[in-house]
Amino acid sequence: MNALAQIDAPAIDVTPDGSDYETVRRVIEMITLDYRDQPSLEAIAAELDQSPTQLQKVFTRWAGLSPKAFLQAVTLDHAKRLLGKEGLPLLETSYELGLSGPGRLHDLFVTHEAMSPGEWKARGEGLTIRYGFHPSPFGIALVMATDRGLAGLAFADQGGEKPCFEDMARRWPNANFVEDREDTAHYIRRIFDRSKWSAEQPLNVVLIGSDFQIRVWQSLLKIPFGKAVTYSDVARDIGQPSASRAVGAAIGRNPLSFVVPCHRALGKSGALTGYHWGLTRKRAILGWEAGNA
DNA sequence: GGAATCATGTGAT
DNA sequence: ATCACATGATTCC
Repeated sequence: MNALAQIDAPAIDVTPDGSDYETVRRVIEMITLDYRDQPSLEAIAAELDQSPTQLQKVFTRWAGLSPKAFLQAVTLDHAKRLLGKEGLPLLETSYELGLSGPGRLHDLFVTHEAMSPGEWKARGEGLTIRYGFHPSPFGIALVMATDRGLAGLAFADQGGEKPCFEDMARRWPNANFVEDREDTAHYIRRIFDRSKWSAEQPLNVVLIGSDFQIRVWQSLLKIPFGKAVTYSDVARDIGQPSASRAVGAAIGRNPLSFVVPCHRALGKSGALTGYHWGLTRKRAILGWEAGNA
């Protein structure tokens, strides 16, 4: 492999400015918004000022699934299937199954270290966090990293960079933030390219959060690609079966969207109950995983 | 079926 | 202390 191929080998074929996701986002939004009178592909295309065939092509290239198949992939029915089959025993078994080394995870090769309680209480004091915005398959991504590894990954829609940054920065109010797109670009290339999730070069991640939050996030990391669990599954997995609601709150504060797969947590009914970066994005990620499993 | 209600653990104020 | 939650089970219409 030559150096050039290494630089631009995106896992997902996206337009450089991320406008593909913007198109996809609006399609998903339109379909799910008024699913009662399921708009036809023609109607959606007309709304977006595109030809149906063009739209179909863009969408399929992005998701690996036709719009129709995609929609089926994010229905209740399908979600239940994700939960059902190996859903329940999954969390218990994957410990022995996938955890060959300390902190090495099943499907995503991530080494994670948690901050000590003292460091957590300092709210980022003395920590330098480098950040940068980059186009991603799911909109504009905000990457935050310390020299110990990736600390945050957030999504924003076009124009929403500022509130997005503030939302993230609030989590570690005492940290020192420096913009460094060059450094963070290195992360973004690997995060969305599955071929770079390997045992040889695991992604280094720092979990900054309370003890309870970290236990919840670690549990999330055990969910394989394209599978899903319920909030109560996670509660059981961390040994506090009645804390499903607290688990929901902790998942909601996950600073590492996508890397820590909080999108794979669903309500018991299979319904997508919430997502910090918008339900549409949760659908998009879930559907994309369905098309790339 | 769905609205209302309750038990519940955690973290922020 | 009190409050808001990305829950889930139960109990009413």
